[in-house]
Amino acid sequence: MPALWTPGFAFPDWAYKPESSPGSRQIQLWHFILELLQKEEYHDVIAWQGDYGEFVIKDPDEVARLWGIRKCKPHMNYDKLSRALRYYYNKRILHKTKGKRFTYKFNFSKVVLVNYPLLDMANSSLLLGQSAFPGAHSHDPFTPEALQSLFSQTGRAPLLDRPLTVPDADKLRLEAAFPFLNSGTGYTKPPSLLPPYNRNSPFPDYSWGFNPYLSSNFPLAGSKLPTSLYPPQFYPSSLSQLPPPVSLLPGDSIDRSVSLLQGIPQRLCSNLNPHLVSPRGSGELVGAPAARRERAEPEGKQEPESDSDLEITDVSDCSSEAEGCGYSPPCPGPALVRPQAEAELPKEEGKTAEKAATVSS
DNA sequence: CACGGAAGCC
DNA sequence: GGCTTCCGTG
Repeated sequence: MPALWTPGFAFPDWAYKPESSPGSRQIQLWHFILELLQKEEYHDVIAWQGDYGEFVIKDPDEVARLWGIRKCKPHMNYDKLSRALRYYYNKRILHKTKGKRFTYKFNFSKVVLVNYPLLDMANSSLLLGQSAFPGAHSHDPFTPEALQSLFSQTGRAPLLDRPLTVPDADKLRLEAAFPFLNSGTGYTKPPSLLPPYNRNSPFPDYSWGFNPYLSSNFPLAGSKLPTSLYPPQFYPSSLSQLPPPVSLLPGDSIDRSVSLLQGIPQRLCSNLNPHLVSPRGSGELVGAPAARRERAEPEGKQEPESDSDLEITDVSDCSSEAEGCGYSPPCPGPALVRPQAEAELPKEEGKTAEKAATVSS
């Protein structure tokens, strides 16, 4: 929903479910899946394939690894991840494509309605065009262009100034929405959002410092949030040039947006892309070198029998209340606010710091 | 591999 | 509530 009234977000933040679990800012698995699906960089790992809304996990171990990194769960594996996916069956967010290995299918109408009720309202102006999504039907109303206009930086949310009544048929058409934004033959992805992915650096550079993972809590231009919470690098550069957010919505919608703004997380561990975290005290928020470094193993610190999880081997404090999950760099917590994170590391973080030091030297 | 119960965590 | 962990079953 914020995407509709924050023109600064080129990246549609449909990986969020703003109105649910107000206290829980943790990214959910299906958000994450959707996110991977959106990135061409991960096409060898997970991709849309086959039927409408269907996707295949091409590399279950890798998906599990990425998920584990995101959740600071170093022992995540496909068995556990798939259990979580199975819980989505009853929630009707996902279902299994029987007979096809590692293949699941989104129930997009559920996903859309849960996340973007306003899309329902908006969609009446998006009734032309052809699907670019493989497997979609040709009468699908959502062109990549139309959808992009929904989330575009230049679009002035033209969709919201109209009265809103939504025929069910239109709602159903929304099922087409997400795939367009993700992939598909005709879709040209938004510029400069997603740098190349490689497995040695699972968290790509967000050159402008914007972390899409955080977008639901992303402060708006002109908002009254303390700037100390979000250093300038945190904002898309274009944002500063944009007009302040408009009050597009009547009544409760505004209330909702306000409440969203009040939900700025204190601990960002699970929400924050670790890549954004300053490599311990450097003061810079985003470090491409740090990211590259993450899996570039120096000498001697490799876990004896572990071949693939340098950064997630020694995370004894992963579940502790101390900020950080043991990754290198560790998850930030309050450290994000204060650049001198290194000085803030608790003693218990010794191991982590040690490792990080090793890795970074 | 896929499923789902059960318990536990946060 | 949303997983994570573990596990027995098919």
